[in-house]
Amino acid sequence: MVETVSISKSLRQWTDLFMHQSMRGWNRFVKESGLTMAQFSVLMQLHYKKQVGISEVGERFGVSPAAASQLADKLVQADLIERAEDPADRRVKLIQLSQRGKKLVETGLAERYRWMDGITSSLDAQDKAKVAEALRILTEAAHSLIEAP
Amino acid sequence: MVETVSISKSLRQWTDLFMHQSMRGWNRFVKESGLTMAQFSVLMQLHYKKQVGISEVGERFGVSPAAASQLADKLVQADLIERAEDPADRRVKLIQLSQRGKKLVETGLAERYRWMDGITSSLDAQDKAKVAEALRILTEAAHSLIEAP
DNA sequence: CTTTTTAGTTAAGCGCGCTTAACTTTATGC
DNA sequence: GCATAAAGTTAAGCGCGCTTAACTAAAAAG
Repeated sequence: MVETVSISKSLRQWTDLFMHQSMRGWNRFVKESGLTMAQFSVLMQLHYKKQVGISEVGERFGVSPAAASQLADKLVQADLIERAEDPADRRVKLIQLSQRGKKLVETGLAERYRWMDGITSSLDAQDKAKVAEALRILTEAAHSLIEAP
Repeated sequence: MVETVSISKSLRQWTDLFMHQSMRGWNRFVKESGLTMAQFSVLMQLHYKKQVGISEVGERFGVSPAAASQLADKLVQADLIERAEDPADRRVKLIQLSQRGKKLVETGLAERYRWMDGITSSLDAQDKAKVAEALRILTEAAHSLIEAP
């Protein structure tokens, strides 16, 4: 055993620290936006999936379709999302981020990124290369695991 | 420029993927426990800080002392935390995790760790070493940044 | 020693999100 | 085509967490 610190332990330490720090900023940002966690989570879901139906939202958060519809209402009133009919099935109302919604999500992500950039920019070139490769390895491994459970 | 993928980008990709996956499991676990996010967050705060006063809880979540007190009540009734007088200042009621509280937090963390271990265990020895060192570098850099803003 | 400040609790009231139930509209089964 | 199912909306009602206000107990200030 050459490794003085096991990979499991180092990943846990990094994760604990990162989550602790990152969630603090995240909660603050969501609160400032005046939205509920659930509401903001819908915006994040739309950031990744572009368009989702109301039922999908409900299932994801374990609430009734009625609640999901009301949740969407709030976001439409705040001009953060838009409703659109699914041309393939006119019962389905697809929701998607509006311009304001996109901007809000990007601002939130930018805050998280700023903190991370502060860390990486404090490293020297050699460490940067090491870290970049290691993260690429981790990301790839995670992807394989998600796609082939 | 040797790096095909910049460190900023690789850190963002890993973080996006990790947060997406990890928060899904976390929300599920908190919901199953029957607790609010705020309530569970207090347990996490106690996991890291051992003992905190009621006012500290309120400040952290941006709620009134009254709300913090009521929040603590719920957790005491659920036998997840215990109240204790601060011997140095008897006005202060310190709260700390009970046995059940500790167990619940550890179970929650264990779920997150299990997913992470799944990733790391899929790597070969060489990649494990690379990743472990990179995460050590990152954690250290983050610590320096937090301690000396 | 008295006054003021601080930590926390309790009670009343309110806002808000979730649920159930009834309803509309569109799609599917036979 | 007609009946049934599915997606979403609307309304009424309820539970729950937060706030303000009044209060107790202990420490600090003077």
